[in-house]
Amino acid sequence: MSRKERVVVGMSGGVDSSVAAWLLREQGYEVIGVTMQIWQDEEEEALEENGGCCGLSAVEDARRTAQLLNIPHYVMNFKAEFKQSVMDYFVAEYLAGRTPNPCIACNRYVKWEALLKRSMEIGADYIATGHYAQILRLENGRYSLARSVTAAKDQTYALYSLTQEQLSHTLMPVGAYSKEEIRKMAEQAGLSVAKKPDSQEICFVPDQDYAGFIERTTGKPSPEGNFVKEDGTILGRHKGIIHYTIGQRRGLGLPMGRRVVVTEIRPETNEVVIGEQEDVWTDWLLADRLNWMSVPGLAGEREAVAKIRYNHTGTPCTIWETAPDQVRVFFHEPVRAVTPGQAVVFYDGECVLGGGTILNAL
RNA sequence: UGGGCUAUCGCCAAGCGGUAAGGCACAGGACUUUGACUCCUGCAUUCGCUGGUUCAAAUCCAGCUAGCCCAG
Repeated sequence: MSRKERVVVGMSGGVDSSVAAWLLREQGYEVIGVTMQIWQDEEEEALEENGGCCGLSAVEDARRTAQLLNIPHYVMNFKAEFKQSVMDYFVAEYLAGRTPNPCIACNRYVKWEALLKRSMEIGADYIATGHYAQILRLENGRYSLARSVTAAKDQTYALYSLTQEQLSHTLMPVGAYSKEEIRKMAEQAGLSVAKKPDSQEICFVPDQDYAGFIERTTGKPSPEGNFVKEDGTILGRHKGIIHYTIGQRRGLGLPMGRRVVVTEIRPETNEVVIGEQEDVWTDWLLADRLNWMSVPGLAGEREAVAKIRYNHTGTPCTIWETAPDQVRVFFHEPVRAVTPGQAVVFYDGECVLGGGTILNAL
């Protein structure tokens, strides 16, 4: 008789990962709960009140849940990895005039590189998370992610960078349910976190002042500069390029009489370009740092649906490989605010085809 | 120091005797495991100042102040 398969569940202390642990235990796995310590200290943690994916009384809630489920629970320190791969990357990207997605970096480097590696070291067969996505084994033998059964709560976008190796050792049990069902299960299982609010915002910036976080990290304020029109005409002063992103219209302080938006960020000259709403719609983009999921690679041209940000329903497009590790994308409908630094994720039906990092709009 | 014009919320701007539109900006909230976007709500008891006419004025009159334009 073969032993139970061992799975390490990344327990954030939230509803989703708690139910994931519960589901896996019900399914007969040997479950080990692990809470990753990534950015906060235990003491600071005690001061936090709200729920979150990556912190905020995480350890305590996770420990309580593990106790209730009667599974072992460990805290693993990933602060170094998180600082380097997520926080430092986040700061560097903003300083370079791009807009990072820290959740994607965290998933890739911390959750699936560091946590998976350490889990394997303690004899686990899989790691599991509370993500709303479903792992599939396709007919071509490859693994891919399919959107969660709840279209409204789909997290595949933030997981496009997972490799075949990582996917083959990953379980996402909550992807088969809707958020409502998950909460109901949490309640039925008697989990105290059943009603914990969904996480949001950037976990390591609890006060939501990400620009302030960057300035505290670098130790110096982001230099002010000019808001300019495409032709260079000066329109006013900005608070520092880290405060802006493509398509942004609020917080500009420019009483232009109409809604104007950021169309470009020029780190070389420390300028923020302002344009009209329509200027920010495009139908071409260039992306690199690709990861293919449902296919081994892009052979020539292909049709897909692409999401250019987490909250984007997706737009039909055509993709071409224009250079090694680089694709050009044509959208069949214009998309708003293609932003360098954000990810573009391609879908083939319900499956993640692959994705990459947006270089720029064309 | 002759003539003309204009002064309404931070910016722009309706109003033309009947008791202060709107846009932008801004603030708060909703949404959201990124930044944004989007949506909702709020935002001048007061109209450069001082008097006057009128039942009633931001709206008419006078003076003052400020800015602009033309002429010198």
